[in-house]
Amino acid sequence: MGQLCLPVGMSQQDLAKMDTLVQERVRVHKGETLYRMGEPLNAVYAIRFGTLKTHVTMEDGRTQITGFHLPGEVIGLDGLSEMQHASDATALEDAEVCVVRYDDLQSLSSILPSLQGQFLRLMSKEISQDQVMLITLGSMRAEERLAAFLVNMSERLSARGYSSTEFVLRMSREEIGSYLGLKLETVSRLFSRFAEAGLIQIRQRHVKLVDMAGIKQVYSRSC
Amino acid sequence: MGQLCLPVGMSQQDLAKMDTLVQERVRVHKGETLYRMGEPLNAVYAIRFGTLKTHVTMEDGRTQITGFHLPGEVIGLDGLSEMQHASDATALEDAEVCVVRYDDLQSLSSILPSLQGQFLRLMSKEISQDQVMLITLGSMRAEERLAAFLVNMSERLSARGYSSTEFVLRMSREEIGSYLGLKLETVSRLFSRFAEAGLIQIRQRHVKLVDMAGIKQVYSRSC
DNA sequence: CGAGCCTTTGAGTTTCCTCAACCTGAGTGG
DNA sequence: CCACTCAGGTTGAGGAAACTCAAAGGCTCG
Repeated sequence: MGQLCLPVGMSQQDLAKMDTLVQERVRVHKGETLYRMGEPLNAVYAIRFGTLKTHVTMEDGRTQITGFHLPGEVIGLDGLSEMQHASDATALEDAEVCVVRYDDLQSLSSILPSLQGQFLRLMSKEISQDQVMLITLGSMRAEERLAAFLVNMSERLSARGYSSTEFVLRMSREEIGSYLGLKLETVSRLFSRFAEAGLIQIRQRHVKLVDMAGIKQVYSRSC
Repeated sequence: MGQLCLPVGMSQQDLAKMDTLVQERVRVHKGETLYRMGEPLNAVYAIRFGTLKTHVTMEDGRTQITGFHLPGEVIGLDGLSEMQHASDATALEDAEVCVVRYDDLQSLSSILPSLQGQFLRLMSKEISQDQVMLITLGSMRAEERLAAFLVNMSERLSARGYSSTEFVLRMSREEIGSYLGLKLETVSRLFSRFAEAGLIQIRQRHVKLVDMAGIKQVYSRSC
């Protein structure tokens, strides 16, 4: 379970101690929220199974999806600085998470130095990933963004033991669009165009990456 | 100096111990880089004075600025997960940074628990800020992005004791554009338009925010 | 089996980009 | 001291990319 709930790189004993951290689990049904922006942060969450999205809503109602999160990933870290959640987390399908209480985290990390390091690394990784998204949103064109998205999903899924070439998107076109800074129609059109070009096969949310090299070319070639 | 180099919230003794961390300082002249992407990470850096930019260059040569960094901010945190820098850091003007060696950080944080917390909070804050940029790039229009940028700069500068309404931009139009996902001409046009609308005065890189409420309206009104 | 949501596709519009010319100010050498 | 140079900035015209609006088709779930 340690494997599922926090990344590897810890000793067996450490893992045992870790398990005291994550006794509590919570199920989140599709469409339900795990936490909401502004709520006091009591814990962070490691996903056991299922897919979640994190998103922020602006005053005027526009919303932006800040991430899609797969099993093994930890969410809620963005709220640690203010001790309140900085985004909403909603399940895209039925999911289960391990609850890592902040108090336990505090007390345990003094007797378990590697834990703090683990968290530093986790957070640093999230910063890097966010910065990759900044590049994507800031300097890529629509088709490059979508290609990058597909490759990213592929890599993350394969790292978790799923097929890297064939998978089910758990999110709608609109959610993909929000994540990529595009409108849902644009996403739909691009999927169609990719399929027409023989790069992918797509039927509803089921995707098959046919020509991975071709997909990567979409965003690695300069214009 | 503790004030300048790491955020407050620590006891006097802690600050004293802290100072052992930051004995070393480095000057970076305008245009020079403090670190480059891919270099092994030996330290993170707290800015004492000057402005730096962090940026990433893609294989095809396109570059994206991921942040502008003012005195008091800590940079290099994005490299902690892989222990190598995830971006370049370049001085926009002559600057000086405190060097916080990773080894010292490790050894000191075991005897100084509040330090780890400090860093967790720093990193969490960076995640939140990156996510604000994701919203900006993903769901705002050009003029909204620029207005948000001006307000952000204003707030950060005033938090550091500078004027909130009148300041000098240390970066070029092109750099602002890269940061905001716009072309330099678009940035220039928008500055002109803002000035024409009486929201700001701008002369080269010297900006004066005349109608702060009006500027905020630019990005808070739904269309 | 029907309702509602998601998706696809088309047509027209808007926004921002590209290309190009010109301007400005700071630094340089005659 | 002044003309020159060059990087950075402004402004205009035209075009491309993505958005908006609209309509129709397909899934899913009760």
